[in-house]
Amino acid sequence: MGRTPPGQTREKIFRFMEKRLLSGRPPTVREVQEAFGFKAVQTVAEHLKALVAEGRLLHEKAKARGFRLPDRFSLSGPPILVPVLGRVQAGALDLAVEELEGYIPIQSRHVSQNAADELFGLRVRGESMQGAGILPGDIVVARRQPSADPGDIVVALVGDEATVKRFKLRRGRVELHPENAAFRPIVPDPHDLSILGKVIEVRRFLEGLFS
Amino acid sequence: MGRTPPGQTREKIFRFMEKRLLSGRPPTVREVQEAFGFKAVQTVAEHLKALVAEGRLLHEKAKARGFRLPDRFSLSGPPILVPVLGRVQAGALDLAVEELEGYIPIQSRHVSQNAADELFGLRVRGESMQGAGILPGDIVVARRQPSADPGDIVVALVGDEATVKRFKLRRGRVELHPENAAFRPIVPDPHDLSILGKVIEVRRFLEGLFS
DNA sequence: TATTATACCAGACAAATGTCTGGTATAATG
DNA sequence: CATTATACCAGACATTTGTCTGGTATAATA
Repeated sequence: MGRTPPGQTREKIFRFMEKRLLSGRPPTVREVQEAFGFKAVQTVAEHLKALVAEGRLLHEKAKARGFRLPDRFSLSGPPILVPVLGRVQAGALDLAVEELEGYIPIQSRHVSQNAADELFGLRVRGESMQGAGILPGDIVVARRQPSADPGDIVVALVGDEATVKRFKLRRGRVELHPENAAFRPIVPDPHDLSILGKVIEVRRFLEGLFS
Repeated sequence: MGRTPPGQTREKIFRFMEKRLLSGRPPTVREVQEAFGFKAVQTVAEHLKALVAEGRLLHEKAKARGFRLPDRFSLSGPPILVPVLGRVQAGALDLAVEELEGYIPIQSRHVSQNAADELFGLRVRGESMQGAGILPGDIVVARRQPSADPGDIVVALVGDEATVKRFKLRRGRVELHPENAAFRPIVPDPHDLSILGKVIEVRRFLEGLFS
C-alpha cells in the first residue's frame, strides 16, 4: 500500500529531522506531518519509530519534541560552544558576562564534555603577548582554574582588569610576564590577583564575522 | 518580596537556558522549574518572560519548548569539519592529502556552507611568519583560491614546498614575504608558483590532542 | 492467489506543557 | 509610612503534542 517507494519517504523524513535537530529546533510529530503534507499524524509516528528502531534517531518517549540525533553523528558529540566575552570582570570567583560576542565551537575531543562549562573565550587587547604569537583581536580560549603552573599562559584578573600573560613564580611570588620587550612584568599584590583560567587555545580570524 | 537578590536568579536561569538551547535540547518551563527547585511554574514563566523582554531570549508563544537564542548566538547548522593536513603537495591544482592529522570544526556562520569543501587546514612549519603571530605548530585554515590580493596571507606552493607567506606584488611579480627579519622574501618563478589558498584563520593549541 | 509488509488515513484519548488568575512576602523608594 | 517593584507560590485551565485503536490501498512474495 505504499504511495512512495519503500524507504524513500523515510529518508526524507530523516533528513528533515537531522536538519532541525542540528539547528537546535527539534520538531513535533505534527510539524513533520505538516512539512510533508501527511493527513495523519500516525504516518509520521511510524516513520519516526522506524528510524529509532534503525538506530538513526533517539527518542525520549512521551516528551514533546523528544527526538535526538545519536551521539556518533558529530564524531564525539556536539561541539562544545564556548562563549566569547569581550570583557571580563569578576565578582568573587565567577565571571560576569559583560559583552558576549558570540560562540565559537571547540572540538569536544580536545576537552572532556564535563569540562565544557569551564571554558570561555576572551578577545585579546593590547600587544603585550606579541612574542607568544598572541595579537590584539585574537581570541584566547581558556579553561577556568584558580591557579596555574609556571610557564602557562593565563587569563588573570589584576584589580579590575582582565589580562593575558605568562604565569611565573619568583621567590614565592606570582609574576605575570608579557612577551614583548616594550612591557614589564607585573608583580601583583596577591590580594589583588586572581587567576581566571589557563589559555588552551588561540584563534585569529583573518576574515569573516569574528575578524 | 524577593528571596534572592534581584537579577541573580534570572542570570542563572538564562545560563541554564543558554546551555540547553546550545546543546539542542530546549527545556520546558517545568523542566526549568524542577532544575531550580521552584514550587510554582509561574515563577519560571515570569523570569523567562523578563528575559524575552530584555531581548536575551526569543519565544514562540504557546509552543512546547518554544524558547530560542537570538540569531546572533545560534548556529546555522553543523560546524564544518575541515581536514588538517600535515603536509601539502600538489598534482596540478588539487591538494594531495599526505598526512591527514584530523579535523577541526569551523563555525559555519563564518563561511558559507558551499565553501566548505574549499577549506583545508595546514600545520605550520618554521618561524618565517613569527611576526604575523603564526608560530611553528600552529594550524592555519585556508580557503582554496588560485590567486590572492596583496596583503593576504596565503598558502603557496613553490616548487614542491608548501609555505605560508604574505602575498605581495612588486613590479608585476609575485613576492612571498615572510614576517621575520631572519628570512628574505621569496620571488618565485611564476611557473614554479601556485597559490593554494588564502589563510582565513589561525589556531594554536596549547593543550590537548592537537598541541 | 493468499500472505505479508509497507505506506498511509481517521479519529480519539491522555499526557505534557504553556498560560492565566489571584494571591503572599520582602525590599527598595519617595 | 504608603507605594511600588520584585520574587515567589497555589491551583486551575487550555492548548499542544505524543500515542493509541482500528482501519484502507498497494506492492512484493511465497
